[in-house]
Amino acid sequence: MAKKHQPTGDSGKASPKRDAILKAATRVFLESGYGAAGMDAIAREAGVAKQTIYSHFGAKDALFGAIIRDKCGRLMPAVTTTAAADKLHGDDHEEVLLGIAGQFLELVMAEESLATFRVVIAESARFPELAEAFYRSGPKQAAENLAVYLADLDGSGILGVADPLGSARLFFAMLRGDLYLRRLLGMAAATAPGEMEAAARQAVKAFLAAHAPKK
Amino acid sequence: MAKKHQPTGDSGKASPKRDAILKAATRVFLESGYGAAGMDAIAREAGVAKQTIYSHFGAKDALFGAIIRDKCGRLMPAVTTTAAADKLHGDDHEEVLLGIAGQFLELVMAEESLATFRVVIAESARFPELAEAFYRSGPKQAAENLAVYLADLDGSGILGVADPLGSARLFFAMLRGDLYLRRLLGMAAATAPGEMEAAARQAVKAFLAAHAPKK
DNA sequence: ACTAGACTAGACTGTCCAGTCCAGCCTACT
DNA sequence: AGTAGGCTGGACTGGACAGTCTAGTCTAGT
Repeated sequence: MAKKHQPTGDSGKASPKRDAILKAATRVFLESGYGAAGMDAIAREAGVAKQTIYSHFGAKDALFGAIIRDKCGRLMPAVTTTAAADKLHGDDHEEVLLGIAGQFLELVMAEESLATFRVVIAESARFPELAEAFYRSGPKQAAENLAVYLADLDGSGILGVADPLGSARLFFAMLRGDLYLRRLLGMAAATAPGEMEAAARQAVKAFLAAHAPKK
Repeated sequence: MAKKHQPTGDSGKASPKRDAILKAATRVFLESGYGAAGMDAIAREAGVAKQTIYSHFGAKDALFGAIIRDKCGRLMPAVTTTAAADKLHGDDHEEVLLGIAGQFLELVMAEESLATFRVVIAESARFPELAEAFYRSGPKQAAENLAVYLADLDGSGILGVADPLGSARLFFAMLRGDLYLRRLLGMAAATAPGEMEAAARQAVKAFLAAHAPKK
């Protein structure tokens, strides 16, 4: 028997209802947190019967896991790929680093990313696998990618980077500064456009000064 | 009528029962988060009747607020004051900065601080005042204190610090690196003793290189 | 026409929990 | 001795919520 419909019961990928549920669940979970989110609210928001959710995902925690994993896979490549792209046409290393910094800040300062991070942190005790998945697909990936570029700069004598991975991590840490903290805490709801650029500039400048090529 | 007992109803400060409740509530709230924490569990843990909690604090959110405010006032001065103390006997600025970095990491890497930060972030939407109180008594205070010292170093030509507050924020951002992220996400439960020291050393080294006195 | 399966609307169960109430105890001040 | 008030312990209320169940609709393949 040919199956035109998705076999709803299994962990199939695409289906309009399934997508609507995922979208609604994302909204509700990220807005209210895991505990405070209600399955009825998600069903209502998705325009779907509650039973349909349970047919697709089985249980609340499974749905939550699906949401978070989805976000991890969808959000993080942004930095990764643009970093790679920048590297290719990278003539001026300062310009490239500024570009990476800008992309990174644009990403992590977005309300969606912040909300994801908040809920992953909040539920890291209940869902350690999700926290780890987040770390691997996000910060770890980004640092490893940048490390390759930094090693390259070190090799060509443009910068002095003894520990590329360590320096890559430091670079991103410098970007997660005071502004990021305030955003994470829900203060500074709207970030003034210049503020992010200034943060990027400060970090890149300091980073370059700290990694001048050895004489 | 002379009152020997605390007037339990009002927001009085000290009382053995009140302290037991605060201590128990801290444990439960930080361990489970606001939503998952139960008043019965707190009462049991404190060895106190539930009614007693309500006599002292009135409601769950008020108790939560008291807990968090208490933690803010109790935890953060650590960096602030030791920074000030270090400044006084500060002969070698690198040594002083290393000391501050060490104290800071010791503080923010402690499971207690991490748990507080997690729950404040998680509830920042529901309790914006608490998030703000946390920021003011924590990161803001620490940065402002360090800024004074940095301005001093700039004045005496030891370092070149054009924007003391900005550089102070950058300094702490550098310390909240990959290790901190992993701890915040509940990975790296036990931090290897050398790791923190290495993080401090890396950050201070980079910071100094980036703030060499202008020729 | 028949059927299988996705979907719906809503009722329903069981559980958990904030907050209240009450009846009584224990302590200290008068 | 009397009494006021902090405290206890446990019952109770009301509401929220995860997950189940039922009865029925709609769609598409045969």
